[in-house]
Amino acid sequence: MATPSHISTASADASPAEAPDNTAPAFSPLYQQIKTLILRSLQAGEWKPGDMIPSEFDLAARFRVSQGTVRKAIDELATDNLLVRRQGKGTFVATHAEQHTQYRFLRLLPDTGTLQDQGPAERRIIECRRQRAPAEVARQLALRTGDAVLQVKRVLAFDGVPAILEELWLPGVPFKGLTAETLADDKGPMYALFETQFGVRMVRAVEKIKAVGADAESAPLLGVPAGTPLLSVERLAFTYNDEPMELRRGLYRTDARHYRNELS
Amino acid sequence: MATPSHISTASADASPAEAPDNTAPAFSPLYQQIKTLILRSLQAGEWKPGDMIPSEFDLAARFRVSQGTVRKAIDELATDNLLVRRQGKGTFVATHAEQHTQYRFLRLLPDTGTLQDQGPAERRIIECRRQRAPAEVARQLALRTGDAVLQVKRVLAFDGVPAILEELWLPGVPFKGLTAETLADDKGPMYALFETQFGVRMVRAVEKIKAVGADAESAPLLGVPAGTPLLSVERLAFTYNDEPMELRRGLYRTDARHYRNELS
DNA sequence: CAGTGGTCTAGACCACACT
DNA sequence: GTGTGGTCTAGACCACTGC
Repeated sequence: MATPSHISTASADASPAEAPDNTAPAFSPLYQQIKTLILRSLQAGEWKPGDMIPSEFDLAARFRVSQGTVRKAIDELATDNLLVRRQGKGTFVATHAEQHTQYRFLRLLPDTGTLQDQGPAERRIIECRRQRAPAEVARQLALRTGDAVLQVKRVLAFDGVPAILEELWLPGVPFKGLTAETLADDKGPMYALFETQFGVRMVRAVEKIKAVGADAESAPLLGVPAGTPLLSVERLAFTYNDEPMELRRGLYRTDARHYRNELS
Repeated sequence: MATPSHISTASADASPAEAPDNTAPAFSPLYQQIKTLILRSLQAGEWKPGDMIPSEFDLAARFRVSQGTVRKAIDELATDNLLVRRQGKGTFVATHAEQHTQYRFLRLLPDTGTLQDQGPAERRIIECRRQRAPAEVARQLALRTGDAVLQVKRVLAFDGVPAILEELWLPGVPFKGLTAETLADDKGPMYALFETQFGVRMVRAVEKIKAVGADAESAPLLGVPAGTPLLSVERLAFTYNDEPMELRRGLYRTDARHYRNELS
C-alpha cells in the first residue's frame, strides 16, 4: 500500500515555501483513519446493532490497507465497546439487547446475594409527554431552548420494592413516535428499544452523583419518608460521535443496594 | 522463535493416550505469558514506580520472543495503567506521583469552575493508630481477625471548607512505621507516599457508593448539620495481582461537588 | 546522531464455528 | 472443509527525544 487515497498528511510534499501551518500537524495514523471510516458506516446505519460486519480481509480490501491495519482499528472499536469480536464467527455491532451487555449502564447492585438473582425490574411509567425543552435540558442535549423533547418519568422496583425513580428527556426528532404504550409494552432494556425502534444506539455516558434528601414528591413514589438520603444520578448519554441523546436524572434508594464503580 | 522454553501448551504432542485432562485447556497466548512475566518483575520491585523499563527489543531478547509480542504485552499493561509509554523516551512504571495521574482515584469534582483550579486539598489527620483488625476489615483485606492494622482518620478541605471525611485501614505488615507525622509532613497524594515509603503501588480499586445521613460524630467534622445527606464511598484498593491493600470509607459532602463517573 | 516507541505490511499458522 | 478471528514473526520505515 503505497499511498491510499484517503491519507492526507498535513505537510504536503509540494510547496515547502508555503505558509508553515502553525496550527497542528494533523497527522493521524492509518488505522485511526480506518477507525473513523468504520465509525462513519456505523453511524450511517450501514451495519445495525447485532449485525455482523465484513471480515477483516474484506474491509482491508475495501479500504486498500493491510489486514493488520484493519485489525488494529477494530481492536480499538472493540475495546470501546462499539464492536464485539467472536472468534470463528465474525465481528458484530454491539447492542444493548444481549443478555451479557444488558444492564451495562445500570450500576445499582443489591448489597447481598449474587449480582442479578433478584427478579427482573418491574417498570411503571408515571408520565410520558411531549414538551418544550427547558434551557438547561436544551443546553445539555445540544438543542435550542423550546425545541421539542420527550419527558418520561418512571419507577423501577425489584421484588415489589421501589428502588429507582427516574426522569428522562429525549430529543423529540429522533424519538418521534415514542409513547407511554411503547415503553409499557416493552420488556427488556430501554436502550435496546431505542436501538430497534429508533435506530439510536447509546455508546457512552457521563454521570454526576450527589447525595440528596427525598422531597415531598419523590418520597411516596419510592416508598420512603421525606428526607431519606438518596443517590441523585444525573446521566448524559451519547450515541456515535459524542452526540448527546438522553438526559436522565435518577433517584436511587441505597438502603439495600449500592452503586458500584471500578477505578483503574 | 520455534518454541520458547516458557511455553507450555496443555495438549502435549507426546502420549495422546494419556488421561485426557478434563480440567482446562490452560492455553494462553505467548503475549499473555510475557505480560505475566513483566508483571512479576513489577511485583518483585525489579523496576520501581517512575523507573524506565528495558526497551521492547531488550525485553524481546530476554524473553526470547519477537519485539511485536512484547509490544502487545506492554500495550495491555499500558491500557491497564500499570505502565506508561513515552514516545522517543521509553516505557515507564506508572506512579501516583505525577501531576497528570495525581488524583486518578479521586472522583469528587467541584460543580462549577474548572476541574482543579481550586486550591490543593488541605489535610487534617484526626487519628492514626495501630489496632487489631475487626472481622469485617480483616475479611476485606484478606487478613485474619485480630491481625495488626493501621487505622487512619482524616478530613480533606478545599478553600477552608471541609469536603471529605475518611477512615482508612491498612495492613500492618507492609505499612510498618507509618505514623501520623509521616502523613502530616507529606504533601502530595497519599498513594504517592505509599509508593516511595512502603513500596506499595495501588493499581485499581472498587467502590461501593451509598447515600447516608450525617451522624452526630461526622457532622461537626464536615461542618454540616446532623442528618445532611452525604455520599458514603467505601473503597477497596489493590496492588499488583489483586492483593487488597487498603480499605477506605469516605463521607463526601456533595452540596458544592459531585462524584463524576464515566460509563462505557 | 543513535535510541526509543509507533505504524504498516505480509505471511504463516492456530483456534474456533458452522455446515 | 471453509471461513472467521487470534497469534506470532520479521522487517521496513516514521516520529520523537536527547546527546
